[in-house]
Amino acid sequence: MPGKKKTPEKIRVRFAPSPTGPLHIGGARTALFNYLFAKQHSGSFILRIEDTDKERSNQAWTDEIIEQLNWLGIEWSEGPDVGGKFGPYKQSQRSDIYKEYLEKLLAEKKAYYCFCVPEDLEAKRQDQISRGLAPKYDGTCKNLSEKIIESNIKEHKTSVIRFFIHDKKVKFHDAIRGEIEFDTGLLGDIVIAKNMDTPLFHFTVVVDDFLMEISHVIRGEDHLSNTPRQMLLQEALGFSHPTYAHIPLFLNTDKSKMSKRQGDVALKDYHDKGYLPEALINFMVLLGWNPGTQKEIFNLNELVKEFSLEKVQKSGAVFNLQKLDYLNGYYIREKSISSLTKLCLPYLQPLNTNQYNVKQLEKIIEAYKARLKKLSDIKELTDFFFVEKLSYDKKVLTWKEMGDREVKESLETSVKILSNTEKWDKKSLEELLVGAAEAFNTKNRGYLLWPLRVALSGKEASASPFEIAEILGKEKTLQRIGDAIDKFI
RNA sequence: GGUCCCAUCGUCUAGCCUGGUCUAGGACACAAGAUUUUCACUCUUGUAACCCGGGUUCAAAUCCCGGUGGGACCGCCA
Repeated sequence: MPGKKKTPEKIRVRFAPSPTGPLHIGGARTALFNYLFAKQHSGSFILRIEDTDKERSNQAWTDEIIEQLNWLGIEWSEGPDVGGKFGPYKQSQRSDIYKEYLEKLLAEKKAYYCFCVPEDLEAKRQDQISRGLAPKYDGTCKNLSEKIIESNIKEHKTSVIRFFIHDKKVKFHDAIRGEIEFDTGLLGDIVIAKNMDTPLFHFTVVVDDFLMEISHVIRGEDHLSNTPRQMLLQEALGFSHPTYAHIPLFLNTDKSKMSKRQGDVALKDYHDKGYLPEALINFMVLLGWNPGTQKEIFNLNELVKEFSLEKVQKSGAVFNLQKLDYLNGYYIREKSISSLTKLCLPYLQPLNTNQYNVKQLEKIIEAYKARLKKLSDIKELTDFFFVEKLSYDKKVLTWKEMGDREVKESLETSVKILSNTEKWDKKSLEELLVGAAEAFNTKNRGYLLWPLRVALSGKEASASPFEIAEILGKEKTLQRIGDAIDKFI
């Protein structure tokens, strides 16, 4: 192989959620962007669980995160469930690794023990804020003598480990935002571990990203101001810097960071309501990214080809449910009837769906497919198919200026026509009824069709009477019209 | 309060780097119309935006400066 050029850096990215709650919709998009970026560069996408906070972390949430990511169709090549050569992929299982680097920092005097008590720290912080200063650690324990440290440790005084933050201008190139500069002099010395066995976020992130050979850190904008601290840590440990890319946040309607206070934030909430993964993916990617063409409908494979970090937006995006609904409706209409029926079935509970066979159920779904924004809409739309006796106001039966006598007459006409036919499919029924309707009132078909449709559905808005009658069958159809006529006696 | 980031229709955005082709394009939503017994789908049309002020220039949405506004972060959470 002659003249082989230097191999470019292998792209390795990660999604690193902490399992302290359900997968956040913003987290899902971060995972998606990482996945797309990795895939299109033939790189690796890694799932790492950041469960250093023992109190708040829970295996159940790890399971939930994995389940939801799988549901979306985002796949990783290394992670706690699939393993990989840079494992383990749960930080709680990497204590020994962290300890080694912690000891190194301590030995090199780049980190130090701090014996300040939290109450005092909090009081100082409040004082700094009230005086209009940037709250930061005042350095009380910065220059403690070896002797004092030793005796404090011997006395089992509670301590934490802090990292020296030096005065420095930290500059870096963010793949989305360009050049960014921070003055670390404004930062206080950060706590990197509660003790030797309990390292904290900034520290574990830096160690793991290095050891797992992460090339690009793609994360939420809320981490932008964490970046200089982590870069200083990288320098202290002799690590190289990964490339950073901070993606914009999802916003509430009032433009604040999307939070639980206003609506659903968990991906599962959307899953449960009957949003399709393809719709969610298409929606999430469009919130903050645009290919620069007029194309707006994308599947995962197309996104892998077309996505680019450079085209990611800098400003936050309001999470606009209406567009999600539109996209979801679109993808619902794209589904095959058999798969859509299977998807809808759970949402029909506890209605008695057993009274219909699969073919009939598919007809119901077919008739309502275009009206669905989300799968859970199906129940309210089609419940009338599953009840014995309809309950509705008799006024609904009236079309335009019809009087009671005319409505009754209209319904009786329908009975007469339908009783005399055996061809009970929607096409034949339509031909039959449209002809009859035009004969019944030459001005408008509604005089016959509206009362009939309401008699069958009990609703002002529904599918056509032909479709409903076909599914209901002749017997139930005639019975429902009879019930409607009874309202006028 | 400090630091950092951001700023085009109600919302998501194209255009900005490489000023003129921008009387600013698309999508959702909204409105009207067509179709229809109704709703939905579909189709047609419409309403609607360059945060403000200065500067550079023959020319600025686009470049520069300053305001203003919004957001994020400032933890022994991540």
